Amino acid sequence: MSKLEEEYRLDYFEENGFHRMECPECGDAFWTRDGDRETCGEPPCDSYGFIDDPGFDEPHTLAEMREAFLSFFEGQGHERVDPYPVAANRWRDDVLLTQASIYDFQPLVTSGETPPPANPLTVSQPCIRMQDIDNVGKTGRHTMAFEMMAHHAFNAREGLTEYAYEGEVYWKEETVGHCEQLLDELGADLEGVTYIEDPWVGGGNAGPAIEVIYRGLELATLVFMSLERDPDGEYELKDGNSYSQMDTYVVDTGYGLERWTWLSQGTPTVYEAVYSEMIDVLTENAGIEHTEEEAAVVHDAARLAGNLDIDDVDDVEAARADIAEQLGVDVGRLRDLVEPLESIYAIADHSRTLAYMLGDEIVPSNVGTGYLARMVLRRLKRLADGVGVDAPLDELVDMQAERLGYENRDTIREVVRTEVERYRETLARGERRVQTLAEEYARDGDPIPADELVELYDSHGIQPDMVADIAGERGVDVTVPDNFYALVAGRHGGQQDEDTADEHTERGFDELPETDRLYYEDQDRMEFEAMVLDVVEQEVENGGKEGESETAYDVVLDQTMFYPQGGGQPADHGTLSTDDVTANVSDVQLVGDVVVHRTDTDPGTGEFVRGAVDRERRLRHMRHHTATHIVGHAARQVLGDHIRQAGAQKSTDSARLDVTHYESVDREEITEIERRANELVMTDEPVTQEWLDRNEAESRHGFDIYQGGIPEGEQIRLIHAGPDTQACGGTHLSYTGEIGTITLLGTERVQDGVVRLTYAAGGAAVEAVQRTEGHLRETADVLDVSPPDVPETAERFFEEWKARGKRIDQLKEELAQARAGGGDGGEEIDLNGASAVVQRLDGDMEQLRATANALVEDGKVAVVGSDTDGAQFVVAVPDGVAVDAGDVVGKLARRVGGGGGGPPDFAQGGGPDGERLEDALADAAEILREGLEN
RNA sequence: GGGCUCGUAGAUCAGUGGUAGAUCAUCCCCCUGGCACGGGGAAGGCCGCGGGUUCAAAUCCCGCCGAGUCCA
Repeated sequence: MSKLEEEYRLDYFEENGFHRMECPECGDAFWTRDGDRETCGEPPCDSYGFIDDPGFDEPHTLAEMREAFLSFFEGQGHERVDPYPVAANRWRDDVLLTQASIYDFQPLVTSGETPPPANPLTVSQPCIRMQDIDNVGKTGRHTMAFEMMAHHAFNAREGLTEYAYEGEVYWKEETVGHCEQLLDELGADLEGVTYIEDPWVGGGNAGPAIEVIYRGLELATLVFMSLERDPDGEYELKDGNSYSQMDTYVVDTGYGLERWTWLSQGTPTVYEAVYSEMIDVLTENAGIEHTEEEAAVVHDAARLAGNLDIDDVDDVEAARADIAEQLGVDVGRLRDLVEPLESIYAIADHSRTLAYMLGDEIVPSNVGTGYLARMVLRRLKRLADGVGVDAPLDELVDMQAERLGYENRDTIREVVRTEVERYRETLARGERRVQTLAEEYARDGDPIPADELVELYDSHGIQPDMVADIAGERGVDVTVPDNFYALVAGRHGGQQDEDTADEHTERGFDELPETDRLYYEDQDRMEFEAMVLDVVEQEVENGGKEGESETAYDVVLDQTMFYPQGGGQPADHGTLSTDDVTANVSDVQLVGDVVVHRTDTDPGTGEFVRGAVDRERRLRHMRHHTATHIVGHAARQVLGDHIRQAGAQKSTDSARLDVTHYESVDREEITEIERRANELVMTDEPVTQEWLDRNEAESRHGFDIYQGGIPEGEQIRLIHAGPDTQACGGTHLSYTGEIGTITLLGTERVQDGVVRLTYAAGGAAVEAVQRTEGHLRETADVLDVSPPDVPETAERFFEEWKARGKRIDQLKEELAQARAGGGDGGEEIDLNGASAVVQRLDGDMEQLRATANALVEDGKVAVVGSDTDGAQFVVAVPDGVAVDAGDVVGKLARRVGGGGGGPPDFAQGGGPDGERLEDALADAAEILREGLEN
């Protein structure tokens, strides 16, 4: 710790007469201009000092405060950059949502691989923290959606040139200086500001950090990211690990826009500062009215709560009684006054969260960010219903979307409406389910047990309190166990399996020079010459026979035309030839910067080879790849801007593109996508590639270029296919016309929120159409009609087939009646007054049943047997005759090597030995009499 | 990506190895001056698809397709 303490001894503090103090309450070390100050300034050591007494000169709205911040830092030499989407998984795969401004620059910029879009820069980054979802509305200061205003500077140690930025922009002194100056300009009393030493640790990195506190409110955190995990490191931090200095060091600040706005207005809660218009609308809609006295109670309660150390909902509940006592009101009355407002606050915040999510084109689904969006929406719906807000949710979300300046508001509303409807259906389904379950338990007078509750929630999404409501109406008890969610979690098994680390066999290609990739220079050429730099012999498992292996060779060249597998495009095949040997290339992979060709023959290290790529295969891949961009573009036009690639795969025969969409694609839309895609083929647009600086590409074309993933490096390759632009490493045609034609083969919903489009291009399209036509023609031949008549004929045949089935059933019934009545060959036996008929008739089970039933109707015991594909029996007994049909069938069936059974009045059975049927039937009379005696 | 649940008449659902059912909706008849209700009757099923086990599968097992839900 002592080493890190040094990190906070800034010249800035020294020069401006700061004192380093230790808070007697919490023990934290902090810096202040006020030599008489004792406590650190943060609750619970101090309390809010800005409610009803704003901390800045002027009240600011969110927009005003954001602008004040950004323009201040522009004035300090920072470049203003546009915020990134809240869907962080659009540029990184380790997180779902953006939770801090630094997320924008991880991991490539902070590690020094990629330059930042500007240096230094300032940004106000929308963030969503789902972990605060329970606190929203209740604690007075937590919001799930917020903007983190920030300024960042990316530094690298002097003289190091291997990073994408070089030297120091600024570090701790300037950072603290900027903060003070900003506070000063807004009218804060600098004597009242404290800077708490609070080292930061997270995600393998760490560094000294300072919390900036003013009037009890944490306004900013200034993080100086400069350490990385290192077992031999000299710094030991609060997580118990050791850390050492990094080559890059980054100023990572976070200023909470909502808190600054709140402080400037001095409202009792942050929500009233941030969502004031919406709160007005909602309270009116829900019909919440307060007398002056009630309003005063609410106001004072919020102010008092602000003085407490409230970190989550539990604290709020605990504090409620205290606050009620201080205000001299009944705790129940206070709760009745405050709880509806808490819901209103939460509704406003949930609406804004959804506006960010849907505005940034997250599509609700059962996976990933889509699932989070769905959760927020359902919670919003419950909150609104609970407090009596009857405004359509899409209007509430739209209010926020409008304020946040989103342009895709129509889609947002459509998505919300679709989701609300879907939720309504889920609830209706759940309600029915709980009702039947409740009635079941009501019969026995039992309460609904906990495992049923867990099942209802886990498999059907029904909240326990909803179960309690519905069951309560039927007088059925429900006790929700305290550890309910733990029980749910328990069902999901223990630890998730460690992902089996891709054993990338280090084949030692690292020391080889980067392969010159010719396929980018001329995507039409398929032949080239190259020198063999290295050949590694590999033993490869023979796919055909177990245990057998073959020798293969991994060939590295100085340059190549062969395209390695990547971006959903399979590897090229072809040959590498010397004067002596020809090696077949069956696979091509990119290992680091080196292209590795898998061959069946060793061409010889140091040899010159002529390479020839399988032209037809490559062309088919290229057609499908360019077609993929075209189809994606057409899908976006037809379905909406939220369409994003969720995966793609090309082959020689077809290609598929998974896109995000909130409902299934109907026939009409498919036809329209196909039409537009082919239009782009017919207009023969040029397809061009362009290498651009990453930041420039992003600023010119937006994040939508990253449809197929985020490429590494400073320069990225853009493919312009007509109106469509994407970052892409694949090989493409020169003109869209070369695709020839695109035919959509089908769509399927691959998961909730993701639709798969399958299509074929060029020759593959022609083949696909020919195949389908072949199916149609064959069908037409079978039906003996011409293709246009197939649908009508098929329908007619199907109807006729069903009608005939019914007619046959009817006839069988009649036949059974006739047989039973006519006594054609049936042997009649007397059973102490009752009579039995033993009859053989070779029909199916249905006929046996019908005949037996007919006999029973005449008051006779029926034993009927048949030999069609094995022996079968049916035994039926009328009421009042003491014969057990199951028993009789069992005995008969054993005689033909099988078994059987059933209820006492009707049983069936059979066995494989059909030739012994007659013997068995001959024994039937005896068996029946035996049964009667018992 | 993983777990769980569900696919049966137009709709909602029973049916856990032995003759496919209920309620609502539909159609016909009765009751009524007419309507609501009520009463009687009829029609409506590749029990999601494909394999397997069994004398016998809506039912058990496997695979696929579809819907839903929880978790990361």
